[in-house]
Amino acid sequence: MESQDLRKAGLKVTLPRLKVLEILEKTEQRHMSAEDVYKSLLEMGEEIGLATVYRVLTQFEDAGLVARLSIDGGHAVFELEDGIHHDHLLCVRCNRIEEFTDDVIEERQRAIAKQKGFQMTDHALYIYGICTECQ
Amino acid sequence: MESQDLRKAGLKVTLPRLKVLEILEKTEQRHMSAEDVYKSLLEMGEEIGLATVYRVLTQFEDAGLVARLSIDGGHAVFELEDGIHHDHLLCVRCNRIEEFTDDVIEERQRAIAKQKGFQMTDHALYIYGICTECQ
DNA sequence: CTATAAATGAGAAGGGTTTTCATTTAATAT
DNA sequence: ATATTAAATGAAAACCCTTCTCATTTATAG
Repeated sequence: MESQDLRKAGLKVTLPRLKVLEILEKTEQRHMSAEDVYKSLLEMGEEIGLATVYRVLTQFEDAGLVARLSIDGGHAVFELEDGIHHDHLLCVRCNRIEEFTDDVIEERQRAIAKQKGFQMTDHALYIYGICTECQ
Repeated sequence: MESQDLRKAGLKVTLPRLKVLEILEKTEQRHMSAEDVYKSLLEMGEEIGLATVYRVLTQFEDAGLVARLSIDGGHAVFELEDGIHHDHLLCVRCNRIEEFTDDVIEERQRAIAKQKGFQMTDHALYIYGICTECQ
């Protein structure tokens, strides 16, 4: 019951928000741009404006329900937040996105931030390459 | 003599290109946006169009003379390519950018790409935080 | 059930970047 | 040196993704 999540975040339970959540949960892409979400909504017959999709996704991000990936200066993609930090591998040919976690890298990052006197707030690691299918 | 570098890259030696190179070499910022470069040109009395600055920076990137950092969905910044791979720490308050290299992380990245069957072409690691000055 | 603050849709506006196209310039051949 | 030609430039328009504006609608608290 995700209405609870919305209320907890101080957000009214509205149809656009429920539908966006539903799409993020049902998609097998896992990583969707605002445009992707918007099109999926249209496909399921929901006439929700693109501006609303952007607003809702940003609110979800603030609420910790989704994570935003800012890929290489291009458009952002969103993924449902599962609480487990992970980084990304991106196929430069087909745009497939794969996830991974690596404790060694996480640890090194903390050490580097500390050494440089930075209070780390976040980090992002993208490995670009050509995936198995595309080679 | 950087005219050689331009010719080697198949680029004509023109005043805009020489001036942009000069600015990137002289700046103590090291990381400059296209707008930064454009403004520096104006300050030194060179009336070079912003579109040209973008074009030149992109050509320099293709030629391997500069590297482009795509920071968090915002604007791009450019740095003179020194051949030594490094990653970046970014202060979320003052936008200061610091560099670091870490062989352990480099090695782990290669291992992960291999394990996932990716032919790695590039990678980007950004650590966001609050720098010493801003804490 | 009413009041009210929040959410929505549509379109305009925004920021950074790229494109278009006419003009200028560097490099090449004469 | 000069003419030729392909490349580079400037200015403005176009672009893409995203955010804002504002009038209208809707969820929630009283």
